Amino acid sequence: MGAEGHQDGTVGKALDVLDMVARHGRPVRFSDLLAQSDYPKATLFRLLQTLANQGMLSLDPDTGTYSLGVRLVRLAHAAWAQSSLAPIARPYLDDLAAKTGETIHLAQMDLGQVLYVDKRNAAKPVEMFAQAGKVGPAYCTGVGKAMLAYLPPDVLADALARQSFHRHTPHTLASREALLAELQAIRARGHAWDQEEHEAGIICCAVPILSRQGRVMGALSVTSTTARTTLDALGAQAPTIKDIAARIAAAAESWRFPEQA
Amino acid sequence: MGAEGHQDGTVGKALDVLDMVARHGRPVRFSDLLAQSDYPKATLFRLLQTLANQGMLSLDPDTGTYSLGVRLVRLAHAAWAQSSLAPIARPYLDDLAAKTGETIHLAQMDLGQVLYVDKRNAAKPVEMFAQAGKVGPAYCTGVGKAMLAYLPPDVLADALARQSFHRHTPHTLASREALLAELQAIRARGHAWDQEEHEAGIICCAVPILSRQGRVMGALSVTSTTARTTLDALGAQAPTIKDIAARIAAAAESWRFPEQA
DNA sequence: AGACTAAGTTTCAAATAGTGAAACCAAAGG
DNA sequence: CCTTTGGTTTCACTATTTGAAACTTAGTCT
Repeated sequence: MGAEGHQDGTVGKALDVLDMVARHGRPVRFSDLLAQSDYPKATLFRLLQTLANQGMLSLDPDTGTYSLGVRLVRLAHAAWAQSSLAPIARPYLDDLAAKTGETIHLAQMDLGQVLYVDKRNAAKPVEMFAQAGKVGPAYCTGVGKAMLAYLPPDVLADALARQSFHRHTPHTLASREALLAELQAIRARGHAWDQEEHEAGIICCAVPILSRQGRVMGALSVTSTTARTTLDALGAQAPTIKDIAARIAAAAESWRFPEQA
Repeated sequence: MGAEGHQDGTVGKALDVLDMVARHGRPVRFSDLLAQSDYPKATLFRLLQTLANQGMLSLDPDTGTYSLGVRLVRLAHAAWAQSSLAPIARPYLDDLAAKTGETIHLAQMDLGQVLYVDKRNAAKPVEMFAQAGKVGPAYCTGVGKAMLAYLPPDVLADALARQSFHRHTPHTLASREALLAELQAIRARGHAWDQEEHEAGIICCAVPILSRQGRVMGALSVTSTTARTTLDALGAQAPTIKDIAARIAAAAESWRFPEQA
């Protein structure tokens, strides 16, 4: 099942193949990929060859398997440093982590899904690549809902169309309608909850990071467990979280116009 | 100056453009890119549009600037986790860092350049994305030379052709001949030195990570400063480093054949 | 051995997708 | 109001991509 929506030309196909390899999570054979895609043999072959030539994939000559190439890692370094809020937000996350003592997530929107770009773990030390870069669903996470709530109508529609609405827990908002109502509530309240909607026992309070023009840049959340705290206690932190989010937004915006000479 | 060697079709061009944006390190205008590339206006425009559609670039509607997209971060997460030695090597690096108390680098080869995929800093805590993903020259770094020394002839030739041989310090091996002689010595010795060849005051001892079949998988190094230690003292660590490198290789190989049922 | 089969690679005419000069549009600037 | 600069669209031309089918290996079975 190819399952891709938009598909502009050869480049789109090539990137689709890249994703396919990424999804596998381990070196894949040509035939495995062939079975999953509905590209004809020759086409897929050439696509893989091109990507390998370009260093986006690497072909292990011994086993004949493809894996993601190192060029991606190099690009990602740049991507993370420039496109994401992470490097700007870093000191603020440290600050928030210190203040709350809880797990902090910084996320951005990626094609209707939540992409975690940085994290502070209450217990463990920072594990960047291993943690950041992960994706999760939007409709049932605090950061996801916080961002959805402030998306412009057309983008929201696109994002909603991509949600699976799988019922992870009894509390999951598993329909478009329920979610829309909740988004309304979030806008009224100014922050989003995750009331064990994704994982049992996990709760969080999330706020969007908005540009001056109201564009959604990302979201910030403080996560904890029902064993350790309550929604109300988390809610008490909301003003602090909002404040940090505002500061991150401000820092990001001022950083965007560094030229004046 | 486009400066790209191989260029297979549209995909190659698109990736070239991606690199271009990455190289800039900050959001770029269409016209800036146009000035640097020798693609015609319309072509570049369509390329950018496609990449943006695909989420590989993001176009800030307010400022009209392109930056690397979040999809890259997602891909990179997978790339780092699957294609690089880093996740496998992690515990071994921790071990080596503890034993030596010095800075540790784990690197792989990327188109003739050294790509650092993980690092342990003597002083600071782990800063993954910020440090890993960086690239450096091969001909004047310990890890670079360690890998070059064990490359098969054809790959070596390609890699050598990509070296700039810029004289960073008085000790830099700034010619193909000098480097080839050194590679010979490295093979005889079993490990590579960096005798302040890249940066004054910085020395290191590096060993290659080789597969059972002798394929170069990466390199591992212990770095220090002339102020703190000497080459000889570092050399005393060589057996330890080699041992760790061997263990990483073994771990990587056993991981590659997880199927047996 | 010889005869199958599976996996990967190459060919080649047809068709599609990419190209880029030039025209166009919009917003600044004089 | 006219011009410039920066960005987007057109459209005839062409190069690139396409994919069915033929071809190679390298195993496997008898």
